[in-house]
Amino acid sequence: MNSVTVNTLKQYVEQEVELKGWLYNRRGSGKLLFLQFRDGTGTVQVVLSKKDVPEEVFEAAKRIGIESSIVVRGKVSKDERSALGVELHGTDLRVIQEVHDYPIQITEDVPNIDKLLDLRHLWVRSKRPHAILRVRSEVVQAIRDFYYQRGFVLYDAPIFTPASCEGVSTLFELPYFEETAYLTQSGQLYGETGAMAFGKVVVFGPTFRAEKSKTRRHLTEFWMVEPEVAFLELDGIMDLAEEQIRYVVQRALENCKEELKELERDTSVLEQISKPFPRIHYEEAQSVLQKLKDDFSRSSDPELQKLSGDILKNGLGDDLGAADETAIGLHYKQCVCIHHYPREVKAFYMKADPTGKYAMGVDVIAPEGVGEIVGGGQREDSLEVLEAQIKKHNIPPETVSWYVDLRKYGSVPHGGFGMGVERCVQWITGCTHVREAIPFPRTIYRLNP
RNA sequence: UCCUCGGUAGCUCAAUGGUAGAGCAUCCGACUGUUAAUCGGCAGGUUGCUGGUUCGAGUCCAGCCCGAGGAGCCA
Repeated sequence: MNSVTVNTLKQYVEQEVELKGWLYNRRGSGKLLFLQFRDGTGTVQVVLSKKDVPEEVFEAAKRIGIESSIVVRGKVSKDERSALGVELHGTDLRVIQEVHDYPIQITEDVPNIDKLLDLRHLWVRSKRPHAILRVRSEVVQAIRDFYYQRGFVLYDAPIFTPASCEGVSTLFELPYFEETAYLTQSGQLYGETGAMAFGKVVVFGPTFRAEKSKTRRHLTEFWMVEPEVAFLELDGIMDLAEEQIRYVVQRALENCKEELKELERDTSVLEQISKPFPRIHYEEAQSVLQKLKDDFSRSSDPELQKLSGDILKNGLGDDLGAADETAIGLHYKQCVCIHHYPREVKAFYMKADPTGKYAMGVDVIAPEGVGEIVGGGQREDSLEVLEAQIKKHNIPPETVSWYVDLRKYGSVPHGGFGMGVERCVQWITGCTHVREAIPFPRTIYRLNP
């Protein structure tokens, strides 16, 4: 008897097989039972006829509740009525554990996300989280393949870090023997050391932000991929980000068809990814946004009118707001690179453009309300300018002396970016909450399970 | 930190200031082709907490607790 998995069942038509897994749902009648069986690789319908199995097996199958663990045997047969194309005509069923009070209903879904997140350790068995987390797995593998194929060296940055470079307010602090440590909020500065050592490196790991954000787009713990490359300037950084996003989305479209179908994801926007990303200078973005603000204010759609009111709220010389990103996404229906943000609003390590007014940074805005999925740019490579910036941002010089060393010993133009894995998965799957894009989300009010 | 909304059965939600109710799930039963099966039945409640107004509060008022969405900040 072959012990097989649901995803390979089609290879065993007309053969006797054994499946090990759990009861997902059951419909039935007095003499015929339809068991929806899942084993992690998929679900299949097991048809159990009273005349084909011993009396006690049929009675057990009638009695057991959702998520009872079972081993079933039977003959695989083609059936057009099944979504899988095959079903199993059961000849035997063995109950490993009988369950009667599984706390999640098959009909339960996203509206009561807080309840379901309390049960996340069980909810991951359900179809929707299952599909989203499989897409995440594919996205992560695609990211690793992309950089490996291009000769990047995987370069892990530490999670415990000493005093912050970008202000302590958004860092998690913890005792570290006789001193204080912080959980990393970016591996970038360490990535730069790797770029000078290996040329092309990629940092990939969890990052932590103690921001008190309560939105669909924020987690306190999330995974970030951060490539960093020596001799790469702003245009090249945008090329890299664009290629990487395109590769990841195409891998998901190719290898996660079933999952995206299960999620009822309209993939038409994702398919636009093959076109070049518009690249817009901050000043141009301002005029585009002004035009969108005017257009939306004349719209008959109340949503757009409301959005119009929030566009360009921050004013010239300031960062773009959430409404601005939403409007850009609506307008282009594609990922958009916005570069040359005002230097004042960006971090100390960003390289200034020749005017001194703008930073040679770039954000990639994903459409459909997900917002910024990538932030990065060219780093300041001049020792004098960097030291001036450190002073200007009131950063204690001793905390960044190792970083400044990189500008003393063979400084070159270089740069990179960071992409949030969960936001990328959120966009690809179309899930409303970024919390659904990671097995166990951490937010300001959630540490369990 | 600020703004808005919410908290009633396991879940989703009703209930002019006047006997707390329905659907789904659980449990019991019927059904030989069901696709979130269907049908019948039983059971299920400290209405988030504390206080107040009232003959009477799930409902009105005050404070608190918890949650959601958003702003800011960010990926």
